[in-house]
Amino acid sequence: MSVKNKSIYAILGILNILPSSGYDIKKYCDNVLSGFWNENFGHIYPTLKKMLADGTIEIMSKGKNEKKIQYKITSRGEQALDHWFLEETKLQPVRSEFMLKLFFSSHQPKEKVLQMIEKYKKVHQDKLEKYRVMEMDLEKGIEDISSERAKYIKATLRSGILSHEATIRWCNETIEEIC
Amino acid sequence: MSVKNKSIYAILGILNILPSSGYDIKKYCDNVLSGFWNENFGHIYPTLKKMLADGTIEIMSKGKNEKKIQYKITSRGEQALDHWFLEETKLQPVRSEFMLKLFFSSHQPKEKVLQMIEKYKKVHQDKLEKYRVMEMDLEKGIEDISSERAKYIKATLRSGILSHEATIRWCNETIEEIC
DNA sequence: GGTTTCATGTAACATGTTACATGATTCT
DNA sequence: AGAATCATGTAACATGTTACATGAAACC
Repeated sequence: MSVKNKSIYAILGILNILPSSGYDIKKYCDNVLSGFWNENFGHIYPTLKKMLADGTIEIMSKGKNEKKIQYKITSRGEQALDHWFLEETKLQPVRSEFMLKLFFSSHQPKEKVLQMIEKYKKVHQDKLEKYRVMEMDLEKGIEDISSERAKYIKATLRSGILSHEATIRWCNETIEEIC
Repeated sequence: MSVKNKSIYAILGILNILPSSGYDIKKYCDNVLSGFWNENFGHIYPTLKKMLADGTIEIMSKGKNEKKIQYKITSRGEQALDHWFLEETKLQPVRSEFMLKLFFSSHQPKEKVLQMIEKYKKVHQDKLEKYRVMEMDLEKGIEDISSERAKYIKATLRSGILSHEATIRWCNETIEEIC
């Protein structure tokens, strides 16, 4: 099994909650994990095939009217998932094109730079807004989820909120500095 | 020219400050840009060749005792750089393996999760410490750099500081919540 | 009847990382 | 003399993204 393809763990984690199709997995990534994880079809489908071959997932027998292919986690997959939790988590190298631009922008007209920062701020304000909505939705729907799971979901949401708030503060501070 | 390879702009930005060799560029990335950008040799050298072919950089005539190949930016490279500043900056999709683990960790023993967060906190504290040192170094060495450049360098440092501080606050909050 | 969403997949392309190879120079 | 750093580069591998192809079903 590949050493670095972390997508398999995202998929195992999702299937560990609920058997799903490739399409469902993509939706889950887009709707729920989007703050810290992303996948695309061109990656999901080949990965599912690999995982089938590895025996970490298997195809569920379809009902009569079922058209989609649903996968579920195997006990081998559960083991792989458990093992992953104990592994060290390395931070992936950061790459912020925005910061790269800013770093090199001393020859650019000040207004352009300020515009760029304002835009960046707007993007983060919008994301923050979405996180806040998600946090409220979680509070509302909390009965449907075990309190243990809710705790961890909330923690990832809080992470997004604190990080976007910090970014917005940085934008304000930096706009001041540059003016 | 490739649409997405942003490394060329990192390289152009560096050469726009000072003609450098591939090795110098790598060092600059490691020492100065590391908070928001990274490059490796396996990427830099082929990219330099491509850029030579594109005409955005050129080889400087070597002095007698010079062994390293120094590149400098051409006027075409300057244009490419200027053009890049006006382009829209898209945020790159996030991928945090740490958050992915946390999200799925409701079946894991609480102590393991807490340990994982403590470790994460430690990593960010260490990085924060480094940023603070870099900030002080910048204050000290500020005469060597134009005040315009210093402003932008400082802004990127502040971004690292605020973001690590936010992460540490999140760790403390989350440790409380989980206990 | 037309648009959107569901659903699966491949091929081409682009990007990024690691390991290896080589040899000079500088430091201890 | 040996270790560390300087310096350039390639090959293999791994990963990730986009565009394309196809067709059914649900919605308006």
